[in-house]
Amino acid sequence: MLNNGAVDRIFHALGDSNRRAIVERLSRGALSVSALAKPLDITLAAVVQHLQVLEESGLVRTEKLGRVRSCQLHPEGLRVAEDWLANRRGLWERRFDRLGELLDGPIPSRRKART
Amino acid sequence: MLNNGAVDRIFHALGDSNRRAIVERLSRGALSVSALAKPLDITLAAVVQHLQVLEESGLVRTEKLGRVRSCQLHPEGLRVAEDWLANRRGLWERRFDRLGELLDGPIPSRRKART
DNA sequence: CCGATACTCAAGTCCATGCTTAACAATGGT
DNA sequence: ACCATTGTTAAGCATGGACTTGAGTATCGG
Repeated sequence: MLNNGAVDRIFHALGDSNRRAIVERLSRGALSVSALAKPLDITLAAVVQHLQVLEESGLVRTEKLGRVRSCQLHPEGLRVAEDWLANRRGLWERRFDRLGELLDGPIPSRRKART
Repeated sequence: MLNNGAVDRIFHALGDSNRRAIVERLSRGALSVSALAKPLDITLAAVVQHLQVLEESGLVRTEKLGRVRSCQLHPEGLRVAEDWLANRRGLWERRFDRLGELLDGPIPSRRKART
């Protein structure tokens, strides 16, 4: 819960399908709040709340011009998630360097005094 | 909620920090359920529940040998998430092909009779 | 100035879900 | 045979979070 913070917020944000739908639309280009709301069969207010989450996570940037709030994807946010995933997969591919840890306990051929 | 299904389950699974912690540990190599539980300050039962979610999402594969269940990362699951993110970013980078849609409504210089 | 548009904010509802406890099953070691 | 280890399952709780309603603010067009 009180994790890395950035990664936490981003994956939490992406964990909701409506928020992912918003990200999908925004990857096509900037949109206003009400434009985002139209295809979503939830209230404008709900969309605003999702946008708050997305903005706090760094996935989306918004700017208000007059009475319309323009929402843009902020791709560096996506980058954080991509990097996390790539790191996991990278470690997994190099996992043979660390063989012999099926259990986390001591391995018969190695003495390890710990606590 | 009843979305693409695969993508939905995967991002939902990754939305929880304990589950991400499990994925992180598993990227280092296979582990048993109780080995996974140890550093997590939640109950074994809770870990089992997380593993169910992870397995149903396709991120993790498990196999039971004797009384120990060995859990492995299933990297194709990660791939689905990576692909989704890469697609969003790809579209974003090519977004200038579709300029002129700040609002989804008509743009002053264009007549568009709609409903 | 008036009405319509485009949000904003605060409360409150309600369901999903993360977690615990507890009882149980199966396997392994001695 | 006995007990410890490892996991499974069900039940219930409790918090979070997605969503709505409703009332309010600010901006735009005429």
